[in-house]
Amino acid sequence: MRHLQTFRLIEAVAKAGSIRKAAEDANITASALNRRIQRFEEEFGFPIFERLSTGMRLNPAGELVLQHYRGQHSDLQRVQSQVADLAGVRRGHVTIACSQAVLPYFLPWQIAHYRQDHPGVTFRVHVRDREQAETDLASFSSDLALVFEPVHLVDFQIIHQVAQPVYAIFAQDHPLARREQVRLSECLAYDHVIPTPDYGVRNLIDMALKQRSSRLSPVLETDSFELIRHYVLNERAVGFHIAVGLEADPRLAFRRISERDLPPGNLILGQKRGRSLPVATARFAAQVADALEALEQAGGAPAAP
Amino acid sequence: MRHLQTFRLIEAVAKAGSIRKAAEDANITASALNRRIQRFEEEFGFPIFERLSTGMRLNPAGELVLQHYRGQHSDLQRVQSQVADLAGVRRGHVTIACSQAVLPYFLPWQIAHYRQDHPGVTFRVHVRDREQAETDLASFSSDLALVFEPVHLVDFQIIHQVAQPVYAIFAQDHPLARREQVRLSECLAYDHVIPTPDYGVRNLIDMALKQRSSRLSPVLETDSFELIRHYVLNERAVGFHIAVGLEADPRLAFRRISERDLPPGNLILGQKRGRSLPVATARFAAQVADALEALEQAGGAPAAP
DNA sequence: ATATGTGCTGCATTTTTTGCAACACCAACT
DNA sequence: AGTTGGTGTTGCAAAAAATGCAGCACATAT
Repeated sequence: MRHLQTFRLIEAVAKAGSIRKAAEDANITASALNRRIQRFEEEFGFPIFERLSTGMRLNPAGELVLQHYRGQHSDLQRVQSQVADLAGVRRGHVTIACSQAVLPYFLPWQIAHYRQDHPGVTFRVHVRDREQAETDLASFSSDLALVFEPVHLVDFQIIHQVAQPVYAIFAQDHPLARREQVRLSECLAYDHVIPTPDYGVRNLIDMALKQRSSRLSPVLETDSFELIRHYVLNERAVGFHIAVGLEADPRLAFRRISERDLPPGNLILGQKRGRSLPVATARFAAQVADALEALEQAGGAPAAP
Repeated sequence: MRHLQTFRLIEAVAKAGSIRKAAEDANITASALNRRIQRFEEEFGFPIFERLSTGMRLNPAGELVLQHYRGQHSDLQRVQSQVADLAGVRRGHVTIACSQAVLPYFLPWQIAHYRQDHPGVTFRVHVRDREQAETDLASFSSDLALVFEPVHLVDFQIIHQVAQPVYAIFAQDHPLARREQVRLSECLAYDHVIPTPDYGVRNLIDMALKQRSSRLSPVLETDSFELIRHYVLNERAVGFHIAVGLEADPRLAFRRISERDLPPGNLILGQKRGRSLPVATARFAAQVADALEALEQAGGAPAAP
């Protein structure tokens, strides 16, 4: 859509920090870009950049302008997809920011399933921690977020949420594997592997331990749940994971941690507050919400779909 | 803002019904306008007009596009006013769709009072019945609506509402003027003057009479409350009016109609749902809301501000 | 049939945008 | 102090885009 070109360029300048760099990226000359910005500022009535000797930086007015542009851009795409929909074309593009936990089984299955009915719809998935996911929504970088225990919740509108108990995971031959449910303190008595503090699971553990005597003494602290899952197969250690990312595996065992010790966290599907999503995105969100609902009915137990 | 020019032209064509007429209004040639539309449709990916042999008409896609444009336009103005605000300029423009009832005293006083503090802010007032007011909001023709008993309320977000009892009005020497409160049936026993069915007051009366034996037999039915107010001074007749538009007048008397007969209606200040208003508009709305609040405290009695 | 309206298009013209080169300025090195 | 490499900005000519004019093809109304 060409009438938003100027905004795109403004955004490029803001990101590049200088007209010349942005001009190079955009394959135009600095002078042309310069004049576009000047003309815009004149029309708009206020300067939107601070001129520093080292380059350009957006001033508060510019931030507002850019935010406006992002909203309009996304709204136009929504309109376009809506029109495509009523023209019977049924195409679109869905962008999701999500936690690692849903990567192995849940999300790929959801996407594949959706694409069975709507092969014209394409996807992009960004792995983000819960805080980044929210900024992604706010800046229109992602349309949907699927995260465990998000933080701020301003500008974050919950579409659906489901309680997710935390599981202890270990190799099948681990002593704890003979039990049906385990206590948190029992887990910590063994060598344990935990996520870094950015993550919801870790957060729940930290909260729980505040009122207890046990202390964390992890042998491994990581921001990769994949690493955690694989690590416990290699050493007699205990890891922590939420239900949704777990699946029957002959080598891996997982047991629910007693709710007395660790309350379930929430896996939340959300969008930017007040935004009306493109058709394809909204439908996909509805499907995921249904799937989460079904997960809840199943008692939050890990299972293949 | 020049990058919306094409949308403005599209809107003009939609309204005029033909390219040539719209072109004339816009002071360009039909060919230029024609090509702009073709180019837009190509970029957008779908035609937005139906070509009839008698001219052009928007198709559903076009309706969506136009609605997008209106939102975009108003949002840009909001941004502009917001920037002006943080630049300390404090200017803006407020558009209101309102019932006739608030025209004589309430609204002019509110506007004047607001402009005392913010002389840079200008206003436009559209007199609309309650249904038109809502379409005005939906099409961004008005920022605020101040109406008695609105109808649909979808896409209409209530900012503030206040109960408004209905009053019977007549000349000071009318027999009913000796009473403190009057019954609806008593009023109808005299010659009476009523608003047309589009209006909330009439609606309330109709509802009330559904379960009663009395019937309406108006000597005058009109869509002008001003006419009603003046008519009862000329003939011994009874009119109906809500509190907010009444003020002490040596010739005019008004008495509250018993609540048993006629429940109070609501005078509602509202905006388009989900829209974030420009600064000036939001502040003015807040002031009006306060005034309505004060009105409510005063017991809904008619009074000068 | 005629007359009048419609949208559309080829071509010349005008307007707008762009690229190039040079300038003025600033900060950090040499 | 001089040099170097970075910035934004501007005059002028070239390129690109939008516009106006005149005419076409078609449908409706008279």
